[in-house]
Amino acid sequence: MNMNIPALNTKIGDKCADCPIHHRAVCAYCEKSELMLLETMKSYSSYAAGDTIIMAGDNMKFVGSVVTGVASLSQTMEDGRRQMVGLLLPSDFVGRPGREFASFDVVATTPVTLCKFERIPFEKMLKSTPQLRERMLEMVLDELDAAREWMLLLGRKTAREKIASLLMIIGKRQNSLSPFDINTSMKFELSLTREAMADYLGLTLETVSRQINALKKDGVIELEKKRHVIVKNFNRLLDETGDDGDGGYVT
Amino acid sequence: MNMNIPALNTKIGDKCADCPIHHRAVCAYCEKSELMLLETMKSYSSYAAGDTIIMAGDNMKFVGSVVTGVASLSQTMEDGRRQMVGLLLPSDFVGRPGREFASFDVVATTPVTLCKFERIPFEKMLKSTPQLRERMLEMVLDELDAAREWMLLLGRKTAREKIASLLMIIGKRQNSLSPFDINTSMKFELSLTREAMADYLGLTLETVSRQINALKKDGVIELEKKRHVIVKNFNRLLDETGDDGDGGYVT
DNA sequence: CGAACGGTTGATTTGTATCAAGAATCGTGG
DNA sequence: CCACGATTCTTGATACAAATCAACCGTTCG
Repeated sequence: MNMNIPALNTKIGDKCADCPIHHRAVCAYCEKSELMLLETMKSYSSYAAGDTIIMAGDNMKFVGSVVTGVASLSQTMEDGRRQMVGLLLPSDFVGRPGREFASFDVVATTPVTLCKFERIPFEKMLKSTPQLRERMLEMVLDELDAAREWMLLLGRKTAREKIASLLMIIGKRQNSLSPFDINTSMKFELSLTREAMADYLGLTLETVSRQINALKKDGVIELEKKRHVIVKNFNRLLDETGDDGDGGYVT
Repeated sequence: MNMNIPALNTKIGDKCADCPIHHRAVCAYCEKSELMLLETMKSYSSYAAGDTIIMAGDNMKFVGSVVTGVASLSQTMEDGRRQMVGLLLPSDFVGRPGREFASFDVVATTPVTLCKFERIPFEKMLKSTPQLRERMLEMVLDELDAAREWMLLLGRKTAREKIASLLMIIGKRQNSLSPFDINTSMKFELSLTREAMADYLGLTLETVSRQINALKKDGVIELEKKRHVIVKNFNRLLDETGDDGDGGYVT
């Protein structure tokens, strides 16, 4: 629908050292000299909500990190059925080194700032920089685990459990909760439309709407303005996910 | 159900150089001296069909490669719902370096031979051997792509499309077809029970049985002895998957 | 032989999709 | 600031694909 906006080069502060996601992104283990090398190949771009950042099949000229905002990774079938396969939050990596053409669409869900690295130089650096490769491997392994949790959700959970799980993941990550801060209450902004949630969960938007309202009616969650969620009883929501509590996604 | 069988140390030929999966496994890029180092930490184990190789929560004393046979990676919910999240074929890697406890169950679907590496020495070697880490990263990235294709299948495909996709994947991989050998016919052994297929596809075994027989009745596939599949018209099967043909899994 | 397992097939139920209409919210320009 | 059109969301009625429940068949194996 939307094309890339010319990409106003925002300055988050061009120094990697000042970067808000520095300690969690691919570059987390890099030393000063390596960060300086990264700075030579990097640039920032901003995208408006709804912009397509990368289209499946595109020749990838860059890879990068999400600095602010939320983007989604998704796949579309010829007849329009769509499945989200990744939710990209700040510090998440975008693109696949060693691959020339993109396999998935990347779309900005909210306004997004991306820290981009030219792909070829980045790949070279990846080869020669153990710190970078180590972090990369770690991140990919985490993503793989997350993808596998997601497969359980898609294949076996009910609509209600899917919604509860999604709220759980977004809530936990936005509040940076560890799996043991269980008795807290939490609030968070659900920066996805019902349709985006449906694409994520393998449901229709109507079912998403109904199940969210059912959880609300049952007192599991409270809503302000459709997108702002309040969870008074964390454990109550956890029960609804069908998980056994220890599980998965903390990050 | 089954426990590990004492693990008869089979000799596939203790030399890595003679190993049938040597060119595709984690060790693919290793040089002679590195292979020799690997040999110091490796051992072979065999498992009977149905054996649990690793249980979720186990303390991982080893990682390794599937040498022969088929194993599955799966997750089970408290109430027994199960979802397979990976199919491990010869040359696939088992275990996650950098993780002490297993997140998923690994079960032998057919008799399996595993080439095991002690985890701690292997992790050390991973840190110090770029060749090994590079291959590891490549393999994990491929798995991640496969997991994401699988998410589309689980979230959005119909039962019939799911079955067709599974047949496609197993057939392609067993026949080592590239995405362009499209007009060939192929035969292959389906080494999964209907139940295992159901767990893989997020279906019930009854639905799997019905859909396989429907594909047979419609002339898309032929069956010999329930598990041996013949695909005369590759494109016909491809159409049934809902994919656009270029897609995914070749390997 | 009988038990256990894997597979098929039928009848029925059910969760979610689909179709449809309308309400709430947002953004934009007059 | 209000009016508008466009999104986004909700809610209801209905349809349908797959799950569930159930019976039965064929093999294998102790």
